[in-house]
Amino acid sequence: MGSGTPSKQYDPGPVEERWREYWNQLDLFHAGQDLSKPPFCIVIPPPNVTGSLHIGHALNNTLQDILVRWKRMDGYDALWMPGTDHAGIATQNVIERQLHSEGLSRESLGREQFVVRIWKWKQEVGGTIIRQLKRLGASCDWKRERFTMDEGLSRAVLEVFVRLHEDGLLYRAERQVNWCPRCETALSDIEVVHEEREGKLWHILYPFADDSAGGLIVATTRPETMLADTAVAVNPEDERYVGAVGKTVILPLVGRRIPVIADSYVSREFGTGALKVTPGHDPNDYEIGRRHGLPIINALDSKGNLSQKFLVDDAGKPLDSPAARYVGLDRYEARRQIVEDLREEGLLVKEEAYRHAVGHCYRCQTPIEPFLTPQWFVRMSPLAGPAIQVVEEGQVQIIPETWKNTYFEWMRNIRDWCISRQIWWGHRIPAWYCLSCNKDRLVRTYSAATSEGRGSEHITFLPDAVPIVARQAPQTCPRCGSSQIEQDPDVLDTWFSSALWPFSTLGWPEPTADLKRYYPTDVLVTSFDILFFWVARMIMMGLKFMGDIPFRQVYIHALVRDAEGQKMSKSRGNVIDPLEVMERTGTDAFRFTLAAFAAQGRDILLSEERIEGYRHFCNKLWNASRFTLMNLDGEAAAGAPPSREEMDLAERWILSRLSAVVENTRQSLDSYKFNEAAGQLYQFVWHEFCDWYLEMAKPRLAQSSPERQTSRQILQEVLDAALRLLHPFMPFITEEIWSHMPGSRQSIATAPYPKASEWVRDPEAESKMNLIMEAVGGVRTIRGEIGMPTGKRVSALIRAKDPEAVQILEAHQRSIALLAGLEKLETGVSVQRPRGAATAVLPDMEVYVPLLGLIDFQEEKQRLEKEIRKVQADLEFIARKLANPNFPDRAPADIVQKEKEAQQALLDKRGRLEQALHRVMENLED
RNA sequence: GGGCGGAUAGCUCAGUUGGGAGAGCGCAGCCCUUACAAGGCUGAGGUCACAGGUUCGAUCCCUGUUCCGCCUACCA
Repeated sequence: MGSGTPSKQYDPGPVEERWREYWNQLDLFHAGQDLSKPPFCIVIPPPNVTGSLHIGHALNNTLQDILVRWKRMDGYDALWMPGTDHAGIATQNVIERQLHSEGLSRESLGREQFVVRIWKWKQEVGGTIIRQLKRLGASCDWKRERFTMDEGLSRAVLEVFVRLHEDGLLYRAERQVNWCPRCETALSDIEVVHEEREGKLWHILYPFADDSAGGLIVATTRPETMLADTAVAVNPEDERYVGAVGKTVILPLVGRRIPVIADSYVSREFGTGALKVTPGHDPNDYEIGRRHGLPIINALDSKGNLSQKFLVDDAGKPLDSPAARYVGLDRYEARRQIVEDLREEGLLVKEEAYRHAVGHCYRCQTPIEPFLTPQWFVRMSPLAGPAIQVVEEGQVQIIPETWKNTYFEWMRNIRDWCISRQIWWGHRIPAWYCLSCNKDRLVRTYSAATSEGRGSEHITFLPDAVPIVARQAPQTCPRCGSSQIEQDPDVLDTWFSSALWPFSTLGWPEPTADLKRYYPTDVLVTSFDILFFWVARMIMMGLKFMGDIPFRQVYIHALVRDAEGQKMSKSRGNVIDPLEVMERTGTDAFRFTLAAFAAQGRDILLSEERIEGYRHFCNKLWNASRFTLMNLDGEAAAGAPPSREEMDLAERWILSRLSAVVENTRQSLDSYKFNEAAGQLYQFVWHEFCDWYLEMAKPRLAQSSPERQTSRQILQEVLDAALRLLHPFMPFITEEIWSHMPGSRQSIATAPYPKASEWVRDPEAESKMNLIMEAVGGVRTIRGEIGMPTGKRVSALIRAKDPEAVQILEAHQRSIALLAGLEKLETGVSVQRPRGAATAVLPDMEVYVPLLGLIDFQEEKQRLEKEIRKVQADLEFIARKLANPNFPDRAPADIVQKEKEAQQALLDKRGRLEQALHRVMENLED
């Protein structure tokens, strides 16, 4: 910029490229280089290694970057710990899709090769999101980048698992868990997304087994599960069914005899009041089954297809049934077939539309199946207690506070966490089984050799198998000495490792210097949708294993939606691709937009047009800087800082405003009000610095001006401060401009963040300046309203309220004339309005612009009348208020005083407007 | 079913010790003014969702209603 002709338009592309490179080379964001500084630490919410940057990441990381850059400039040893997580199910799905397209499967590859393949893929593609974060300008400490499957983090996972087990907080048990038949794994409760769906409620007749006529009619939304029914239940208080309890019914299609039982769980109001009981496929039915000792039939296999296990009689003996034809069908195909068959047999009594919530896999949207399998669980309530307490007591502060309720609600009703996953990508559970000790507690299955791979043996350990949990694989069984030992095939929930992130990334379980220095971290920035998944679990694990909270504050930001308020999703096709936006409008404009919209407690509705406005802001800043640099002409404005006496009004004013905006910005950032901070800076740069200060500085900057040097100093000082204030929001453009500022050093990223005390608040300058702005505004309004060409010079007269105002106006005649486009200005307390002039009535003055022959006085008359009406309305309102005897009695004195003054001012204004109107009438009469 | 949030200019949104509401975009008018037309100046545009209550005074606090989001939940 310093050499050649700088472009009038800011071109972000090459600039961003260059600075990214530069920051990287300088290691500017590497923490721990100066231990004398106080530490400040944020850990990134690790994005999925499979992921690519979406708008939510962009917001989340922009806000973190603002905080980190701010703190770094403000003298902290700022560590922003980056990394990714291995996203077990999601990543496995990606690779499986790849294999599928190659005509392969993970089974044909085998576990070991499959995992090798994922690692290879991770090395090649897994860096995408990290590159994109760098593109966004994220000032992470990239040298410290971690991955949840790293050796170190894996050690942390192992250690935590073993210790939890030692402390009795882990157990393995057979429970009905949420099962995704597509991913073929268990999920935790919060990984199930409930969605309302249009379904059907089918009423089915189960005939009595004895010869008596009729039977019971049950209602169900899932007729295919009837194959696994082991009872029909009614409410014990239900008079309709008193005779039925104890009887037996014949399960249609299957032919199994099942009992009618009484259980108070059954609602008399719902459906027919009779409930088919399927302990194998419904959590409530499972409980009923336990209460009544009912057999449990698992009619589905892990893929959601019908197995043959339902072909049993009431004694559990194989049953020869026509229902055998359903074996092998997919659960929905089976449903369709069964409904059809029931209808044919005349057992389908009714079919009605019914809307109900269905659980879906959050990874693949497949409807969840309640599925009875042995799984590992973490006992949560002992961990939840302390985690609730630290939030209650404010050791961990949740911002905005409203999310505390959500947190408490979940934590107080927390259920045990199913952490085992039946997939291959992830941390293998450190539990082993002795094949000899458990020989009666395992099931061996064999898959046949196929064209695509060898056959293999699969061993499933039954719920009562005895595990050996250890940090290292045992060579022999500690009980029987056998070396026939097999590791648990399951891996851990990805969130299990994420829960350790704030300390595992810092080196735990080793007592590292980083851990000592940066833990607890200062703030976690995230969105509410992972409050349970991640935030709550980090607090629990931090307290358990570090004995301390993982972070002092949690800032929960909004969710980004599209302009219609819809959640952005690929299927809706309404995603805004942040990379595309950055490409087109520049990263800084995009970041500034996100910050400006990040008001607390509300979602962000983003559309691309809104980013445009902030692109313009970048350009404005660019051009103001161009102007400044042109005037500095490559040399630092030398000399001692100008004294107050050397400065003119505009200079004192802009420094006073700067001091105010610094203070406000800091306050806003301190309380995570990013939108306020962005708004204040925008207002300051555009509407104070550019609109007023720069315009008033122009004459003083002229080559011939004796004040030129002072002006240059102030100009440089203010722009420099503004750039530093803006840097956390707009790192690239500020770095670019700053680098061209005379005397700038290494990088603006390490320049000090401005402090309000560096400049003085100058109320006198501010109030005098307001007078100037009032005068200029008055002339401009008249010009604007009568549509006078901007270039046309006119003269103006100002009658000021008091001599002091006259003095100020006269002292700044030159500025006023320049800004208002005047060739002549006359000021005084008793200036008379010339004939044929338009009038602006202002609080401290009246402005007259003689326009004889230029103005339609009829219009001027209407304008004045309109304003009188406005003033009149205000006066009536205020008069009513003052007329209320209670008002002066009960309202605070200063408020009453203020109202009285306002009334006086309005009366005064009305009088002056009426006079102006009166004179216009005279013109009309001429 | 339970809980949380929202309703303010044409659009998107700000607005805390309660004292007659602001911004950006859009719109209209005038201007290529030597940093910037991605610009400058000016203007129009509001029953602060509705109904009550508290108060001298309510966009703001309380209650209810309507509409819209979201979270959560084992009546099939």
